Amino acid sequence: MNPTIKDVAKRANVSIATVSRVLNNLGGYSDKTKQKVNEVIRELGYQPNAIARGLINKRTHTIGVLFPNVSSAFSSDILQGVEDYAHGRNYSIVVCNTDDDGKRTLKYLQLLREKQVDGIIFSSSVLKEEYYEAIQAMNVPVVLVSSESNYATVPYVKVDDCLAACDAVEYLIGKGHRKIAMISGGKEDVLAGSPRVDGYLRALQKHQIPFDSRYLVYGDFRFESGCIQFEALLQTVPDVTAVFAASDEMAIGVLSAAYKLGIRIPDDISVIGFDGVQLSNMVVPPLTTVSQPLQEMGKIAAETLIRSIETGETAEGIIVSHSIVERQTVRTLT
Amino acid sequence: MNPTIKDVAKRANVSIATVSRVLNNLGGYSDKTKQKVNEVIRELGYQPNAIARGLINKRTHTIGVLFPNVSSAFSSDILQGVEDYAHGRNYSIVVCNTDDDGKRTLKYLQLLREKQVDGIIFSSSVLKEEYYEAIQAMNVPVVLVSSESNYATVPYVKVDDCLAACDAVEYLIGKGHRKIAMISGGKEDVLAGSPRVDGYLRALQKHQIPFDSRYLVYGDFRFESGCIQFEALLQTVPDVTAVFAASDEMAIGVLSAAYKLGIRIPDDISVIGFDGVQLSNMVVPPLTTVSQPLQEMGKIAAETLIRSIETGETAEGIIVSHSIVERQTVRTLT
DNA sequence: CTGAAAGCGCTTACAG
DNA sequence: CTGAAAGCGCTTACAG
Repeated sequence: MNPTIKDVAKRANVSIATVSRVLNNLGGYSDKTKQKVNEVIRELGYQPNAIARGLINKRTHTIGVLFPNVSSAFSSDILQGVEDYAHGRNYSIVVCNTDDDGKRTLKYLQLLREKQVDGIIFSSSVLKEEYYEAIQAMNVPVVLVSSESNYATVPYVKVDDCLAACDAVEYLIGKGHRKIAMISGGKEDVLAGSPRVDGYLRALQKHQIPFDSRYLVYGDFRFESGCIQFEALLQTVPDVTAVFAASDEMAIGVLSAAYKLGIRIPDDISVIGFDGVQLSNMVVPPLTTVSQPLQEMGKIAAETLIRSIETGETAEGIIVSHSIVERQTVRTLT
Repeated sequence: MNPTIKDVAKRANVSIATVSRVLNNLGGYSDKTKQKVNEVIRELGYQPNAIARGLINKRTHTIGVLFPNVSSAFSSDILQGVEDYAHGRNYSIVVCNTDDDGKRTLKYLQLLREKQVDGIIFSSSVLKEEYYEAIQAMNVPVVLVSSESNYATVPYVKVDDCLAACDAVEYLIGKGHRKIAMISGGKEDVLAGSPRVDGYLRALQKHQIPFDSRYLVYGDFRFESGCIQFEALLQTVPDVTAVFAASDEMAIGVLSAAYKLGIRIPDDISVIGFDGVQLSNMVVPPLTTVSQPLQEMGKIAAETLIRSIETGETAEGIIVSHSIVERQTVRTLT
């Protein structure tokens, strides 16, 4: 077995209390003792047991992070930001893939509670009441990323989806487009669905472009739905000149479908995405998009959460700023 | 504070030993006692403390997973496979992003040791001797994914890189190509670098195509290097008709660079990638590639590791099979 | 400067 | 069928 603090104490001829003190730099021992103890620690290759420590301190230095889909480009980017910051602060991350499923989420929350995580980051999903209650029962802070909730006390890190969508559409309008379609995410999605539709509507209104419901279709943020909805759009409103997709993945679906159909982007139709995942820069043609600083958001979430854990203060919601990344899928209409 | 086993015991008028028994379904109590205890557990919303449990059982039901780059499409896919299987078996995953950096990796290994993880999955990186020693010292099983090592005892899950590369190149040859370039990964990379180059060489040799070193260039598996190396290739060997990239990301870089240069894929030049990440199906044109079953590999790794943890047996290495996914970036030369 | 002892929340022989 | 007690590997008053 691995050596314990007892082994170190015995070998160094001191008490375990003393070993613990030098381990934690608490002071209250002679230099000689310290030397001796450290020497033995090295000899034995001793490492403190964080589990035992956690039992006493009631701190595990572990954070649970829940994603609807860890392997999506979107989640990956956030995860990287979270992980990197947390690691710098000596916290570990346990990842949970909820599949956006209620039962699964609840099971994870229970698991995280049993494992005594110090806090929770909840990403890209609606914080249902039952989740909220479960987290309340755990008695640990939570922060939402790319999400928001009605429970006033839950801090979040997100962009202003309505404004960002409005900017995207105004960008298109600025380039001379009027026949602008939108491929939204889920119709019922109050997070990234309806707010972005509102932004679309607001932009049209601002520029006196009448809204025609045939130009608004619904996907589910994923690639395939982008392909499908774009084709549908082409049937119903063939005169469309630009498409605003509520996610990069769907925008990439549009690119893919267009390629298959022999439609040239941006020559025939312009496309703007939403998210700014790393991928958006790799596709052909490079995608113009409204970028969220995903990695940064992950970092801020981790930062906020850890502060909350360590000070006990509850944090505020934070709106981070989006930006339009101009690449090559939007053409100026003349 | 959250209720403990003591609170339950007191309220149910039994000893904590009894509560523990019903908690763990150990038998040795009357039905009436069981009812009562379960009732109190529900009333109090009691959840056992996995930390306390772990201290005794010396099992944390936690697995550490190390990736050089969590947010890459490649790692994401593996992670998803690992997470999903592990969750089904009631294990949690703590993710570590090593940046392929020695110090960082070692620090993580130490952290995982302190946190008493039950096992380790080490992905897509060379298991350096110092890592191996650190893991040995932890006294837990490890399995490598998309990696391999000289230490005979370390199980792995991977494809046969040499064979897969050979198949890719033979596929190109079968389509009539002779002027086949390869963009390899790192020159020094013994995992996914040299074995794939060997496969390339073997395929040429099998078909009596003389090897010309100008057709072999080196990237680093990432997107940008694909762009750069493709442009370089065009300078030195403009007569090239097909490119084999040792990763999908680099292949996508080729697509991107080709688009910029006005070169049509596959009309002017054919491209085949390696990995089969989800992304390869989203790009334009859809990428033909040698696919590794990444998610499946993650699953197998988790399965192997957990078996090893629970039985104490050391596992064997496993070669999984690759397959060529034909899409639209390779054209038949006539 | 140092150690004995209590305790964190559990599990597990042991005894009855 | 049930409970008292020891113990997992630590930390932290408390006493000296």
